[in-house]
Amino acid sequence: MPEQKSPAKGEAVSRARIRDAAIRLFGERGYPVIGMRDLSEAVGILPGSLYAHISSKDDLLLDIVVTGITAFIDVIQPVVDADLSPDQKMREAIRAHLGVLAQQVEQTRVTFHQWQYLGPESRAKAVEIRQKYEDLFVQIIDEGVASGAFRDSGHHRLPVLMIAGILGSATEWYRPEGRDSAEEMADAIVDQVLLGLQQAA
Amino acid sequence: MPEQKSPAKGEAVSRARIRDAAIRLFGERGYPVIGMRDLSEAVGILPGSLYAHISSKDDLLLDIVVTGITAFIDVIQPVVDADLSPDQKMREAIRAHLGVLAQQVEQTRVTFHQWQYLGPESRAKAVEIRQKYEDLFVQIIDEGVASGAFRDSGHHRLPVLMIAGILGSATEWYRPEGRDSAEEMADAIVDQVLLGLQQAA
DNA sequence: CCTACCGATCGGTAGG
DNA sequence: CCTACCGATCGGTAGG
Repeated sequence: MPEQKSPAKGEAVSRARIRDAAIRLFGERGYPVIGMRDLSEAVGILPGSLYAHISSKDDLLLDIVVTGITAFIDVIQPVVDADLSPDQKMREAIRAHLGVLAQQVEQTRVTFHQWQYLGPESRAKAVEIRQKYEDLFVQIIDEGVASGAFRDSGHHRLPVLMIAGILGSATEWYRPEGRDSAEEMADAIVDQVLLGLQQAA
Repeated sequence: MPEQKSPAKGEAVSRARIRDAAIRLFGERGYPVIGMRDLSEAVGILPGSLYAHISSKDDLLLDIVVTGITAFIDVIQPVVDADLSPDQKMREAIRAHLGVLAQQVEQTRVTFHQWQYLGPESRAKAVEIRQKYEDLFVQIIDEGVASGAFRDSGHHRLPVLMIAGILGSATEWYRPEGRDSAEEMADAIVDQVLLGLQQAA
């Protein structure tokens, strides 16, 4: 229940509480426009006191981004390793992605759209782990192209970039409280990715 | 040739020159982290002097966003109005989009990813015109579903969000100097959108 | 387009 | 986790 806005009296201000507040604020208004004072108000301490729990604003963002993307890798890697056909893998990978997204919409927004504000060193780490995430989809597509299950577009990485584009944008329009469940949403995306828009002749 | 970084001596600092510099800086590093001092250095005047040409930072961003998205509407609207089949319209619309993107990658990056930093009033204007852009694709898809050319996903707006997601992400990975021309890129995207990944049986 | 400047806010720290 | 504070930078303005 990290949703509360004001500090819970008597509950210690932990690093985790600061992280949760930061996820919400960064996600809603963007990392650069959130000041340490906004953050300290949200958790109910004074600005300088934040530094008893975190080492810097940049470090806080890196933490959010790394744990955010790791959650996706943790659920998609098993799908890639499973004994499934390429199109089944793609289906399950997208379902797994949407499942994690539903659990952490706000963190995913920060993870996918705010890492550009990391300092050079933190940014390098974020890019590396993000690459691992993308590689999972590259593997699935390569398998599919090799087996003949997927069309060979002639562009090695482009299909992955498009799928990542869809999933990344889903972060902006998916609403956990909306009419469609994560499962329905995932199936609609899978159909678009695998079958395309056109009616089969 | 708005690519130069240092001020061209003797050339007047026009509003257009400031806009071009802003597009580059906002696109590379993000609107909130660019100061008016960065901007004034880029065009070769002192910070306060910028206000002889623009009324505010927010107004400058709004200008960039509105002209940026208008460029897309201007080329896609004729496609929607043309006498073409839905899949041909989709193909031509995506081609037209990529054509504009190729001409103004940096401005498109700002247009699609930084409008969230606009103040409330400017933001409302940006959302409105962005809606017009999305509606063009909604029209094409509705036509296609009505004629039976496209699958009916059961989700009215979702296909558009996915296509917009792909095109929006293209802004991040498309490089005008890259191997693939805008035309090739567009065709690969069209195939993905219309046919999907799966090999026809 | 410059000079000279405004009040506000920034991330972060020393020393408890 | 507070007190008290640092130097730097922010968007913007008055009056030429």
